[in-house]
Amino acid sequence: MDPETDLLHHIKSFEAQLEDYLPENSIDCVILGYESQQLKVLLLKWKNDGVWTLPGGFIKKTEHLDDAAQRVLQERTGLSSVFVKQFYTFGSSVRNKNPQIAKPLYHLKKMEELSPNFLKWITARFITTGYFSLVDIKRIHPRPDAFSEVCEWKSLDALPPLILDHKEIIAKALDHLKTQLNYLPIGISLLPKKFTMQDLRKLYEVILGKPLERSNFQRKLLKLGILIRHEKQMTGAANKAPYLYSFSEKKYYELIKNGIGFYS
Amino acid sequence: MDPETDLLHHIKSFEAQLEDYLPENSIDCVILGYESQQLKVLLLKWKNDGVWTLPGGFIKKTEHLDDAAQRVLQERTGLSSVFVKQFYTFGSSVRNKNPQIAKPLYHLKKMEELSPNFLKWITARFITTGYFSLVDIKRIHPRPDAFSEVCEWKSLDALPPLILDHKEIIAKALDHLKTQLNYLPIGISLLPKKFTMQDLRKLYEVILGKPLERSNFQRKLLKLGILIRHEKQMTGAANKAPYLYSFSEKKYYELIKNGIGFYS
DNA sequence: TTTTATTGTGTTAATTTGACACAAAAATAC
DNA sequence: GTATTTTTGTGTCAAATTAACACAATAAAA
Repeated sequence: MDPETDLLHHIKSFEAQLEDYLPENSIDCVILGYESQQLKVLLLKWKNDGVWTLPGGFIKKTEHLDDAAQRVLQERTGLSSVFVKQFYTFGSSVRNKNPQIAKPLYHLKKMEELSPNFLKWITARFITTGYFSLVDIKRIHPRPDAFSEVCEWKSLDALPPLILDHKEIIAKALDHLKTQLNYLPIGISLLPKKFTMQDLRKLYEVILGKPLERSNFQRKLLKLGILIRHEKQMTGAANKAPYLYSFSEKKYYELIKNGIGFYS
Repeated sequence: MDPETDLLHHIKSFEAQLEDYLPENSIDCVILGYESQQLKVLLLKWKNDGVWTLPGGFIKKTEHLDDAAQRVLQERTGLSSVFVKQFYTFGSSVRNKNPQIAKPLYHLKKMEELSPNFLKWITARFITTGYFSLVDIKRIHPRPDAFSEVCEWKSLDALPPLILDHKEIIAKALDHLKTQLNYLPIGISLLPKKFTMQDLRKLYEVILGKPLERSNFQRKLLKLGILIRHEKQMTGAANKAPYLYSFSEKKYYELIKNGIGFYS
């Protein structure tokens, strides 16, 4: 089946189920990962359009908003059992009027005669609720769904053009990340199971956007009592090998419940 | 006009405009005030039912969610130009199935034959976005709207039975208040223009739910450089009279932008 | 005039933070 | 092998902050 026919087939199939969904409400997921000392966000590229979007979707009439977020995440990227949290609801009445939608709209217009209900449904004014996820890039294998041709990590420093207000949604998610730093499972979600103290420090430096004093950082974190020290990591580099650490999950989650009282 | 006819008239009038509103989306406002060393929330009591609710309302199709919140606040309580901020969106698919709605539903049923569209519209599954407001009770004169017979401050320690999940919404708002303490204009919004250091300390004690050392609190706050000292307040009590203070608005808002770095 | 309660400021020890020092260790260069 | 390079883990110590208590000043009542 050629790609366009395939996409159309999926759209028709969704159109047939429109009745099962809440109109004018959607979910968008900002999935953050960390790699090569950079924060990255998982984006999808629409088939035929080349326009990037956050993984998003719609809410079934019988479904909790939070469950919709989990499902959308699963359906559109293959991710499941990751940290997900609602962070903001975007309610501008002109979200769908953003000039950046022009291109995909033009494309969708080709389907007007074939899927008029779908077109009408999807171009309405939507209220979208942003969900926020932190994942270990290495532990995860995202894959695009039927509507998308690519599902890819993009550095936050160099985002491609995004549909609608998705750039704003990402900005708000990052804001949330910074202000909620002490209450979010940053380390345990974004890093691999075992990591060095430098890994952890660099992560905080990237999020906070400022350098942290190495020796003081190390002491402070060890004192929190949430780290388990493992064997040394022989990197092959010409220097003293650092210890590997992992988090004591129980203690970690207990700590962030009341706020890690960390850097601000 | 007798009250029931009057209410019905308002319902019919709203029914005629249903087309102008987004279906299945609403706003609820948690308006917090502080009086007699207690946090209070502004509630409405529905006509004929005696059931209490948060001031809430619906979103016009051409209206920003935030503007809807401001409008709802204004229409239903008379409040305007107060601090308002979105805090959470409640998306359970069974919000409208809560047993506590039984009573008002029973009452609304009496209107089924008169306003069937309205009944159907209002008993659907709604996604509601919570907005959060802090006001000085003394500076404000709330009044009930056409749908309500009472608009009253209720102590958080002794809430009356509330419709739907409004109790949960209030709980989440209080959560927000505590975790966002350092970024919210607590003092300047909740206290009168002039206040004593004890007033301010008691306010923080109530929010944090723990006592704060008097002399250290005083020093810490003076050091922030956001307080202006005024004349003494002669209370008539048999003790040394405290100074009155007010906030330097500009400095206050500058400070909370980056977090007041205060008690946690 | 004495008493009572509360305020504004003082004091001091304990704790935390920030900045820098330095030996230990892993691999490389010789 | 030995010296060199680089990064780690821990040490130190001054500065700043926090926590707990002390105490004189003061407004009104007894």
